[in-house]
Amino acid sequence: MSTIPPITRFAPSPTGYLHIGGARTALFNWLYSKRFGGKMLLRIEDTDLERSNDAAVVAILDGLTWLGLNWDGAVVSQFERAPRHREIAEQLVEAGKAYRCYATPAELDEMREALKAAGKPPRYDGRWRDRPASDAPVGAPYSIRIKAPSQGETIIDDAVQGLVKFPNFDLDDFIILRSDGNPTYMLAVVVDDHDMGVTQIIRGDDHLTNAARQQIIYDAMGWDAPKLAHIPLIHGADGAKLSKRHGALGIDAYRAMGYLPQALRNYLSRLGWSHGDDEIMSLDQMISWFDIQDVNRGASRLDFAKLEALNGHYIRTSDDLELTDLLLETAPFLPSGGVVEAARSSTERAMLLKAMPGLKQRAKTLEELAANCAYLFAARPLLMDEKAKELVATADAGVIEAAILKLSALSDWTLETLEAAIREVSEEMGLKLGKVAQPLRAALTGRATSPGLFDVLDVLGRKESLARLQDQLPN
RNA sequence: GCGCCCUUCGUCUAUCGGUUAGGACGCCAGGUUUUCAUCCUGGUAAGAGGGGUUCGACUCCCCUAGGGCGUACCA
Repeated sequence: MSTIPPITRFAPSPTGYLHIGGARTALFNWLYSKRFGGKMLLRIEDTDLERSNDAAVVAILDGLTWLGLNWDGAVVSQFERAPRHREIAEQLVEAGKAYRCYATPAELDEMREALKAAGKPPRYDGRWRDRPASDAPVGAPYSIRIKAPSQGETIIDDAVQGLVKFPNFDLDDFIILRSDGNPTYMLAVVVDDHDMGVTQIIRGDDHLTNAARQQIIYDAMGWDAPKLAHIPLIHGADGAKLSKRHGALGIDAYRAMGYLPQALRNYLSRLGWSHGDDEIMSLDQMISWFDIQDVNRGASRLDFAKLEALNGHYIRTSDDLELTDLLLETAPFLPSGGVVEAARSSTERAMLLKAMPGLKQRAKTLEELAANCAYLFAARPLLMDEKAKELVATADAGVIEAAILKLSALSDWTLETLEAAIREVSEEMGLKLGKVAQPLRAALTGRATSPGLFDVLDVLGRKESLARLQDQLPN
């Protein structure tokens, strides 16, 4: 373990939104940098202008911020560093480590087809590798290719995957500078990581084979390569590659489903990494426990049930005031948010806060929490669902009337007096508490399930409670 | 096709040659309870297959099968 603080980086390409896999990669980089007192840099890999867009960059930044994964220093745009990349490419040509290739796209296609037809790997055949400069067609466009070794093997020492050997025979002279003068990803990554002083690369497993190609560039430049860690990918619930259908959604979508950032963080941290049997972890614990040695090699599957379980835990253990504020703040993004969003007056907010202890242990997501708030702000007469109607219709005769009578007589409207009053009703009528409570719950909330009855009465208040009960009286 | 990687309960994982293979989620059963939920208790369920190495393999090696990644003038 090095004693110098590590520099990690998260380097997404802005071709889509920050997806779940990218979020975890960022999380691991972030945890690692925090663990060892280093830094996590952020670089946007936008060398492919065709596929990059600004909205995606904003989404990535927002996603990271929401997850609480801050980066150090300014965001680096890879595209803006193109001149530097060109400089290195030319430098490699000067040094005889790279060369200009004048093969046309059509020519390359043809070459690949021919090799494929012959049952051989479709690799560049090195046709311009050793040709004298005098052969170059004047003024014709060219790309720059690295001179990859054709003998021996390139060895990658990966912190997660171990020692991985690639036969050089299989690595061809890949392009580092396109004919339009722009660098390819392979060159840009190496130059940027080097220039940015990155000491530890943590990225998806899908880059493992690229690591060998990048090593060739490091070797050609005589640079030391950063340490590597290729973390396993995340698959959908069916084990197949993550697609839209699975949840390869932007992080913003998880927010809109009502997940808490700390829940997502905790869940993501346990995908491919573990610290013994620990499941619920605070950020500080994660930081102090995280290490690359403990990262697994196999891909893992996304499991929404577990994510929900964690989310429910974090909702239940949230501070009532903070949760109320969060709910109000998140409401605009939630499908059921309208219920809460419409209730912004201070009295309504106070009601929400008062009801929160009962509400929060019944919700696995903020969306569910918002939906469960409906009874608080419902207009009279309440819209009753089927079960609620049934409960009121089949209630023992006189239960609601008796409750109204007893409740009206209360001088104090508190949890204690309310409970005592309802218990008296049940005793006086010779009914089990449930027989009294259920119809009342239905009348008060329009549903068969809700927070505790006394809570509901307390939060709704005397006037509203009695009015809702009156509404259900046959007349 | 070629190269590389991966493979423990349904899922996430623990185990770093010797365990009744542990935990969590889910599911099932029971308890608490005015409903639901929470909470508590218990249960269900795993080393892909085949060869080795070893006194002893989930653990080390090989093969097979399955899955994944890469093989672009994408990143």
